[in-house]
Amino acid sequence: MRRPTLEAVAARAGVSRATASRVVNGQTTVAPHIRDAVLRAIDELGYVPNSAARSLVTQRTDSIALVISEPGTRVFSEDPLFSTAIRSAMVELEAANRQVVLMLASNAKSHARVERYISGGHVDGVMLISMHGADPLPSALSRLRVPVVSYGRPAVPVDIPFVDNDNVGGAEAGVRHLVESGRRRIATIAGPQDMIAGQDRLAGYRNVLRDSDRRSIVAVGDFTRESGAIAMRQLLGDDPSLDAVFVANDLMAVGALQSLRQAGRRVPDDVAVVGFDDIEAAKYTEPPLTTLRHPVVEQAAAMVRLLLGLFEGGPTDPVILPTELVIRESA
Amino acid sequence: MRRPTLEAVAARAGVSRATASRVVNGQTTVAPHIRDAVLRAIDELGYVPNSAARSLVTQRTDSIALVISEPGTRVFSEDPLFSTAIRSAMVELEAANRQVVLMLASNAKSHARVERYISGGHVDGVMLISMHGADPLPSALSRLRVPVVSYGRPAVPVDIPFVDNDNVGGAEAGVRHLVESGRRRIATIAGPQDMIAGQDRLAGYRNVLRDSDRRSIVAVGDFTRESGAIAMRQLLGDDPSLDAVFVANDLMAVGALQSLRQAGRRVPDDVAVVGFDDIEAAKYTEPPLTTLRHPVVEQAAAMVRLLLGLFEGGPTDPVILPTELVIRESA
DNA sequence: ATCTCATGAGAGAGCGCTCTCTCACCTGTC
DNA sequence: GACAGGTGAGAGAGCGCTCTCTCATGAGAT
Repeated sequence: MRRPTLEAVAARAGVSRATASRVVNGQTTVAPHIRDAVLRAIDELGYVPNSAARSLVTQRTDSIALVISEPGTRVFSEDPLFSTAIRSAMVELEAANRQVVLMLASNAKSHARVERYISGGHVDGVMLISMHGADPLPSALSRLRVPVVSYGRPAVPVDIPFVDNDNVGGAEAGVRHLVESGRRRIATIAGPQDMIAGQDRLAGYRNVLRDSDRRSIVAVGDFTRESGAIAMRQLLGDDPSLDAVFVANDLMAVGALQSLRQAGRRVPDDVAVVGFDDIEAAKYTEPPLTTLRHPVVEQAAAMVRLLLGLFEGGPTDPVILPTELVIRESA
Repeated sequence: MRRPTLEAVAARAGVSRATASRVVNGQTTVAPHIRDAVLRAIDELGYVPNSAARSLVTQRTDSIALVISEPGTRVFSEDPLFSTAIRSAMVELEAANRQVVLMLASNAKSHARVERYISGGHVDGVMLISMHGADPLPSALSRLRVPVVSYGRPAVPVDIPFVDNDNVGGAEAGVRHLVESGRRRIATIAGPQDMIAGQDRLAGYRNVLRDSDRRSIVAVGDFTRESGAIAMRQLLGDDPSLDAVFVANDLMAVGALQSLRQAGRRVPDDVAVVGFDDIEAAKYTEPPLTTLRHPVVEQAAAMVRLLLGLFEGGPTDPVILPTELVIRESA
């Protein structure tokens, strides 16, 4: 009833366990006819190596943890960037024959769980998606003796290699586009200020406004559609004469567009809108959204390569990827 | 340099390895002062049990595979139902102290990979999200000696317990709403006909039209926004006098709304639109979408409970969850 | 014909843990 | 005071595999 072991394969092929092991692991020091006999036995018995036994002796698991540290339930489910990044990372890891253990770290309890799991030697390395500054997990994990890389620059200074996109440069390009198209009163809906993407995109906005002698008008959201809608209403109340808004992500821009519609403002005639991320939905808003595209798939793949490189003592330099302005109809 | 073993803990506490093991596994047959000594040693050494060694002897891994069998790259990344279901399943599994190994099965090669992995005894059970009829994975996995449950009724008749929502009933309720509000020419944008959700929602549409003596007008999409936009244009060409459309999911409804806008049709005045799924974005379309809500979170949680129940020889009856019509402005 | 050396295969230890079996010791009973 | 019964702790096997060490064999050199 139990699954066949290497012992059984060896017995059937008439060789020792060691030789069977050599064949399974593709060593070349086995004579062809013996190799064939072993392969036949494997096939006949339906033998599959026991991973627990193997990693007990090899001290490696061929598994990678993908830890998503995000207190809000909303963002993970709703922001397609997460799933896109996860998918891309998985494809890349599968090509390297690694398994992916997905872990959510939403509160102190699950943080402890994750730490225990990671230090339990279940995985060879960790990919961390943690965006919030107050998150204790990055530093906690960096103390463990496990290779860790981060998707996005960690919000706290901690010695973890990371891959990020050029948030500041992207925001600058977006706001500059608004300036160059003649907009005078350019507001922004910023992301959460405990997140690097939130901070950096706001910094980019401020940089350009400062250089073009405009006053900054800021509302802060939390990267959800709903917060974008609320922030837009607030901005319209603060400064009814605004004629453009740079929104720190597309999800909030979707909410902002709805608020503008409800307030009777035409986009882009009355108010120009620029988003950030270029999610698929940006093509389907009314009007379609001008936004900044960044290479999520590439970023996730680069993160995987960074981690796999670490195993072989590769470089730990951060990787920064460029963004690109995609002009549609909203600005 | 190596992680401390149970042996080290036992030595430090001055007990045998067996006693240390008893403490670690919470057995009560250990005298309090000895138990304390062991716990202190564990703490001082930072001991964490080696999972490979443990599962080698216990023959269980406390891990569950979540297999997503989806050939298209798009749907996984874009449809928020996937991430919502995944998240919900994970929360439920973490509560049961199980790990989640995420696997993508997109082509024959990765199918083989998944099969090998599952039969390698890496996991105690499998949760399968496979929606396409031609998918060989459900029957392949059901042959392995591993408990398997499915998210959604498998498209091929195969003996796997599953949890699904009432697709037929939901579609009927949506179309009935259109009939009752006086619409005469009600079209549908159906989902892929090799998927159960696609088939059942179309069946629901047909049921109601038949009962109300209306002619059915059908275009078929693939559950993406883009296919919804294309299908809507096609429907308008086929029958310019249509005054309502039931769209088999919200993503396609988003695309359909864009095509209606481009064709100069007002929603709901000229054409009423009903979607399916009630994704978050449905609140932010122009106009907000009337749609059918089904309990994705609950469905995923039920799937987990079904699987965990299987381990204890629980029931294998399918679970069907109800849907609910959410009326907004599009119909 | 003897010796050297490369080559292929087996023996066996050991990875870290669980769990059964065994045994020592203590309490209570007649 | 002898014995039964119960309780707590240790000894040791074994889970399935890898990998080093050892050894047998045969080809080539002298």
